[in-house]
Amino acid sequence: MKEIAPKCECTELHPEQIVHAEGRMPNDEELFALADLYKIFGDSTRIRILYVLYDTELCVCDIAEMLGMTLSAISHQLRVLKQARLVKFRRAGKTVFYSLADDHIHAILGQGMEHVRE
Amino acid sequence: MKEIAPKCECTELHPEQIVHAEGRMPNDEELFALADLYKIFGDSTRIRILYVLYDTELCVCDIAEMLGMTLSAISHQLRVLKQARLVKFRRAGKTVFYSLADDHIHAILGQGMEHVRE
DNA sequence: ATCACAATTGAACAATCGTTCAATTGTTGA
DNA sequence: TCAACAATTGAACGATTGTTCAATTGTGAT
Repeated sequence: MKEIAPKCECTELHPEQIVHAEGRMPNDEELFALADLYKIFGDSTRIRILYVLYDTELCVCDIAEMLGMTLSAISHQLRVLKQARLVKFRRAGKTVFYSLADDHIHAILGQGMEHVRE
Repeated sequence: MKEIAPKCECTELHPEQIVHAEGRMPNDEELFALADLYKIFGDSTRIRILYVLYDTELCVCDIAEMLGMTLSAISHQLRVLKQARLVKFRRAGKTVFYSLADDHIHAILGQGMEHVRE
C-alpha cells in the first residue's frame, strides 16, 4: 500500500479561525470575477486610458496621441476595457468616441489612488 | 530630405477635451503605482488569500490547507503581498501568522466586490 | 466606384507571471 | 547537538500578456 502524502499538522492548532474564515468566504465564482476585474486595472496603459477618459470623451486617435502610443496598441486595450464594461463608446462618422462606462469606475480609481498617495 | 512620419490629424478636432483631460491627469509616478497596486489584486490566489485573512490571522500552513495549495505557492504569494504592504505578519515560535495590513484593504476589496456583484 | 483615413483585427514576438520542485533557513524540543 | 517541522527561497517551466506590424473593415467625401 502506498503511503499517503505527508500532511502538515499545524492546522489543528487553530481550527476556530479556520471555521470562522470559511464561514464568510465568498464563493469561488465571485472571487475569480473579482481577480479578473482587478486584472483589468492592473496595467499602466489601461489605467492611463481610464484617467484620460476620467470626465471627457475622446476618440482613439486622441488617446493614442496623448499617451504617445500607436493606434493599434490603444485599440487593443480599449477592446479589453470594453469587454470588461469599463468603457462605453459611440460612433460619429469615421470617429469612435470612448468614455467611462459609469460612475462606479471613478469610485474604484479614487479608492486605489487614495491608497497609493497615503 | 526624409519624410516625417505620417501623423494622425483627428486630434485637431477636439483640442478642448485634450487640454481639459491633460489638466487633471495624475503624474506618471502615481499612475504606475496605481497600476502596480491593482496588479497585486489581479490574481485569484492572492485575492483568496486576502479573503481568508479578511478578519482573522492565520499561519501559512492554514492558508495552504484552506486553498488546497502547496506551502511554497502560498509563501511566494505572501511575499508579494508583504512587499506591497497588503499583509503584515508576526512570528510565534515556528509559526508565522499573517493578517491584513490595515482597514484600507477591506475597503478596496469591498468596493471591487460591490462592482462584481451588481 | 474610388480614395482617404479612423479604427479594428490577427499573428507573432518578447517579457512577465504563477506554480512546482528541491534545497535551505530558522525555531522548538529531546 | 540533533531531529522535526513551519516557512522561505531560487531556478526552471509553461502559460499568459502587451506591443508591434501588416492587413482589413467601415465610414464619409469626391
